[in-house]
Amino acid sequence: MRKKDDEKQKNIKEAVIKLTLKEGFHGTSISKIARKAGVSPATVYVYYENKEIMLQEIYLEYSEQVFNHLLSKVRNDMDGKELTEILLRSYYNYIQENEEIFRFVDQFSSCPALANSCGEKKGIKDLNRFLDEQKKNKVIKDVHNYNIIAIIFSPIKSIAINHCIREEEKLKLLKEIITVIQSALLL
Amino acid sequence: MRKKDDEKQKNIKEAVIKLTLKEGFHGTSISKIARKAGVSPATVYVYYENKEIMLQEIYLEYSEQVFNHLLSKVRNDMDGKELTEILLRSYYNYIQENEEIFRFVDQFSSCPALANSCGEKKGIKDLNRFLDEQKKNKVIKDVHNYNIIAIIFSPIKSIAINHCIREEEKLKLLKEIITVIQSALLL
Amino acid sequence: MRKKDDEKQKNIKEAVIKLTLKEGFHGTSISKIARKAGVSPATVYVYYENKEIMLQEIYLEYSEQVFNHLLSKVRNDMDGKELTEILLRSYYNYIQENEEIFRFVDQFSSCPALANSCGEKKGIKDLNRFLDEQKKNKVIKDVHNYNIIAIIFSPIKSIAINHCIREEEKLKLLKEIITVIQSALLL
Amino acid sequence: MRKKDDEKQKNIKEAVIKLTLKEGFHGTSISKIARKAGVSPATVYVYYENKEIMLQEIYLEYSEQVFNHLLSKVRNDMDGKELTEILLRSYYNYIQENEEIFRFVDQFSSCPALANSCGEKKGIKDLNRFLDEQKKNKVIKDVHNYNIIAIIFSPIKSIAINHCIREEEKLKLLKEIITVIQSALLL
DNA sequence: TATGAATGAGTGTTCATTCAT
DNA sequence: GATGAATGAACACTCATTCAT
Repeated sequence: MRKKDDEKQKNIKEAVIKLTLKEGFHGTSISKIARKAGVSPATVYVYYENKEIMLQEIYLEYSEQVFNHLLSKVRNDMDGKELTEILLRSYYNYIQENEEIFRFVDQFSSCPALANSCGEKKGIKDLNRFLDEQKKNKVIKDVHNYNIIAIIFSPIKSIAINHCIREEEKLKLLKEIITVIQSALLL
Repeated sequence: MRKKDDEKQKNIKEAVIKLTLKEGFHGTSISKIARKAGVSPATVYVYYENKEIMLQEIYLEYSEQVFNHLLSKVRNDMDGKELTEILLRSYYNYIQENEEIFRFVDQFSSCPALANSCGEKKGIKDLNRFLDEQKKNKVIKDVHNYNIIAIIFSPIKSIAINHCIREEEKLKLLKEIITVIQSALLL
Repeated sequence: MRKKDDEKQKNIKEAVIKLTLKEGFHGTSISKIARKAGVSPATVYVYYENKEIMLQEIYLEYSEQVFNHLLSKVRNDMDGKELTEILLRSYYNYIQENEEIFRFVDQFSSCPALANSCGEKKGIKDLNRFLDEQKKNKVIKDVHNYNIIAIIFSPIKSIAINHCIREEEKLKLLKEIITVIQSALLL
Repeated sequence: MRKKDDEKQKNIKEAVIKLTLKEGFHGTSISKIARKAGVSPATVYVYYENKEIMLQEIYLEYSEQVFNHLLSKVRNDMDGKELTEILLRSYYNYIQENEEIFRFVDQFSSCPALANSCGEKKGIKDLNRFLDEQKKNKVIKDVHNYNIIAIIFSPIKSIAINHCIREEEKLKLLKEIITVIQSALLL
């Protein structure tokens, strides 16, 4: 693939995410995407077999991203307190800094008609491996990974994506919830 | 003059929820709804001004329901342990028993194009009042309500709606997460 | 028929005329008419068999009106100059004072799909009789009535219904065209 | 990339005009137009942004035509009598030979909901220029152009479009009205 | 008489996709 | 590879009209 093409595909991806946020999957049509991306509707089909596959591919690509981001921030030699703090704050920051992508992925996940596979993704596998090691090292309580992930990420997400709370209020909530979660997970 | 037929409206609501789950908001068209509800497409417009208002109204009606359910299960004389256990298990059970409605509401909430109001709903107001009282009585830690709700409900939800875990496994996770959450919230 | 009913029918007629002007026959639906008239759509069918008949009846009623107006203004003992002046000015004034009705009738007449009958109306019969008498009395030239009517009314109409000319300019045009028409028709 | 097919657009235009005459703007739907033009309803939207713009564009195109026709028939060296005769007969013939287009334009003009602009068209500008010159050369009376046009064209039109008069009778009326109009306009 | 509920048939328009270039 | 033309199928919605009260 030439450079030119990559540019086009990037534009398409960005158009999909922006439009999905503004108008929902409902209002995101191929021709609108094409218009926003500056290409012809037919060109979209050069890069993706059809609309559903396009959405799935874009979703998969971006849904991995957050895990890589998180894993890049932690190290094995951190103690439990530092580890959870870093993990939680990194997750919060990721959402803030990648709001459009995050909301796209989130919206996609909540739609049973789109995201119904049980296939475990690569990113989460790495995270699980990391958590297992931490439990072995007695850094965090011996709780099922699924529960650790649930208790770590869901509350942060609900703070981060709320549009009705001001930034500074959010940071206070974040600080508080970190303490609460630490008291839940640390030995 | 004929009277409005409650049966018809009920059928429409059920059709909306079932179709939204199967096909997303995307694939839920007025004519499909009408067909499933056994009425003419035009009849839908006797009960709802347009599609968007229809979805909003159905969403609002059902999004309140869970709070009423939870509040009906708890009493002021419960101690912290009992209280959290009841709250968490009731929430889990509500999701299991009202899966379709819950997923509809959840999907709706995750769609920025649909649910973008900040207006606090009546149900959550009652819950906030209840939590304030519990904190005053030293039953639970003095943590901001927003965080309490986040840490209580989000993890339970992520267990309950997961379609890839078997029922018995879910119950084990539930039992475990209850202990974890209790250690986070109780004094 | 009771008084109440006449009121309703009057409201319907007025709604038809106002809506037709604003939105064309195209945008004038029974339910819009009913809403504007303050009755139920079904009530319209109490007074008119169906939409087409309703339009025809209203058209017929109002299309007669102008002739009665004109004939009420002229007398047999007028000389040619006075007669034409009165006729032309009365026509102009009628259009100005009954703009909505006039435009409704005009729009209806121009639509081959609606007004395609050749049946001579009563009003025009009276006018023809009057013109015949004037010709016999050598008040106006011996020209076919159809042409007299055409040359008298069409130019006036085109001045009167023009929305782009100011009132005072219209009156100047009217004064001038009266002289021109007089030089065409008077002996 | 396929090229736009002029044949298709021509078929659409013809379908619009024929249907509008038969059924009024009221009954002229995109799907009927498409069926008559032998294309898909969606194809209409390749050529026109929406229905209203489509009608406006077709109207504008054809409403100019008559002026060009008239101006092509007259020359500056004609005397007043010849000039008016040519003008009036050409107008009459144009209507007879382009009945569908003429009635379409006429119907459109009479509908306030559609034709409500005051913008002077190019065709009428040329005609005005021509009339000014004739007045300067003392060929016709010094009467406001608006009145000249009104008195020349409206009566002819009312003869030409009448469906209840036979052809030969029309020609007699035409001959007569020409004399009448000449006596009105010539010095 | 009067009405709101109900509807099959239609509206204008957009859709995802394919075709021809 | 890239594209605008083209389309059958679907969309949300409104229509004129009838029905039950």
